[in-house]
Amino acid sequence: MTLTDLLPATDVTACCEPLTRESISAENAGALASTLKALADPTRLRLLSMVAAHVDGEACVCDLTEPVGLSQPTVSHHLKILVEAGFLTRSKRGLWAYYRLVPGALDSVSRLLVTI
Amino acid sequence: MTLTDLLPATDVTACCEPLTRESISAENAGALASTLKALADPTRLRLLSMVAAHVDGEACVCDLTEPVGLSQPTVSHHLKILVEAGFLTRSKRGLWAYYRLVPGALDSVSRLLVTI
DNA sequence: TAACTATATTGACGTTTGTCAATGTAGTTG
DNA sequence: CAACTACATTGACAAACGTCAATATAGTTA
Repeated sequence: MTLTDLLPATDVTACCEPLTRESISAENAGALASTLKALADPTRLRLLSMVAAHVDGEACVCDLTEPVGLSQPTVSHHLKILVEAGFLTRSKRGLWAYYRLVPGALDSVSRLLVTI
Repeated sequence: MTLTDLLPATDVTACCEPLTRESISAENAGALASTLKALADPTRLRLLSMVAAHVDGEACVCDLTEPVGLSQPTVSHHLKILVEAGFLTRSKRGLWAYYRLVPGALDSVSRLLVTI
């Protein structure tokens, strides 16, 4: 009689243990991953921070291009990604395009993260 | 005398307004982006969730491969990324490698996010 | 209308990423 | 020791990404 025969229960549960709750669905994981992907870039995090730090919580592309140290098309590209992900709004006034944080957007991602 | 001459102040502040506070540093943005990059993948979010949902908050690779629907090397690859990012710990016991959530890791990322 | 300005779009290019098949490694079992 | 098991590593490949130069667009000014 081997040790395995003596301890069948513990051996069975040594791998493939049951769940204590439901884990995140594949669809929700995909959606959250897309949202996080928009944030997972140093330039985009800086852009978000710079927009938030501006007076009136608003900034145009010309405010951001120089401090971020990248070309204007690249900055516009990143801003577009942030708008599409729901973190920024864009409103054009005259020649300028003003970007503004979407209130609560970062908070809701933040809250989602801890429920994983 | 043009309108621009009459309203120099408002014209100047139409673009390139000053900051109300410091924005995130390039180094901190890079570090946070690296951390978020580890999370910004649907498979890795599911793996984190599955590990957390297991009894004792612990799971081995064999627990995760089948439900996630990817090859074993791919799952090991994702788990390694999560360990290196500080979200999981790995402890080998016998033939199995057990992964466990790092307490507070998701919370601190979550908190960092709202201070951007 | 013509010149100018701020921003967006396109196309290209090198880099990074996610995945798998094949193979390597450490530990177990007979 | 030899066969087996769970997991990790390597190498390859297609897809996605970040960046820029060039160009297009929309709005302003003279």
